Amino acid sequence: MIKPTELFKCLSDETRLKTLLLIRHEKELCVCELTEALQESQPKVSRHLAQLKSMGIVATRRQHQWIYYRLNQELSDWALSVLDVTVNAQTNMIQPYLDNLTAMENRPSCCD
Amino acid sequence: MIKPTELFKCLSDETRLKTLLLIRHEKELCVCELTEALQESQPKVSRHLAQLKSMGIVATRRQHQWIYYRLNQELSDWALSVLDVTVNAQTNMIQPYLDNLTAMENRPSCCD
DNA sequence: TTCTTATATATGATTATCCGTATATTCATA
DNA sequence: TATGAATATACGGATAATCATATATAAGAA
Repeated sequence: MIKPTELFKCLSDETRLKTLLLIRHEKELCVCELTEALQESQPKVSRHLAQLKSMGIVATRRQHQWIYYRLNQELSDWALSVLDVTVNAQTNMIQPYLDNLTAMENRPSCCD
Repeated sequence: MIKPTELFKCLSDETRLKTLLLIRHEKELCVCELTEALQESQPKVSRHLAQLKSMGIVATRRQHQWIYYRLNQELSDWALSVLDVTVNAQTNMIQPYLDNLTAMENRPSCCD
């Protein structure tokens, strides 16, 4: 089980926090969707995702050439609570990034 | 109001997290009590407390030669929720440090 | 004033974190 | 098998975090 300080370290970076809140909201997102939503470089997004995965916070599945990231099912309740409390207090924090997602052209469909 | 990533960075260090959980549990603690409870050097404890204070997470009052630290009254609800969720999930995490407090000799009384 | 105790801060060294850039890998398709 | 798109990783540099040690400050007691 992840240590509190390890989870908090993951949440202490803007890119990783936004990523997690977006994934929690959208259930599942691939790297190119996150890259577009956050308007960040692909290697930067990918590096942070790898870190979240290595900590057991997210899990992946491959669908064709896309890798979809979701919250790890085995994530402890208290870690989920921390995410929930945060997103509830900052409801409009991720809105601009959701807007970027909506406006994204050629967005891959998760059920291809 | 403190930004989520700023709060999480404060919580991502073992010394600061333990300090906050102890303060939340005991309402108020001075530096020498925390030094004894955590078994850490005085400058180390003091430095982390200064950081927590500069972020508006804790506040202080002087009582004779002791400086007592408590949670800042104006700390936002979501920040308190994060602390609560964490301490509830890790109930026995701070127990050894509370034991150190109980065993402390010449412990200052907060109402002198 | 001098001494002691509690606390804060400055300094320098070590380590960790984060990023941009370049490159590798993997899969699908022609 | 060659090409392109999506993703991952390696490398080097810049910045930030943390610590131990030494020293400064502030209050109370002698």
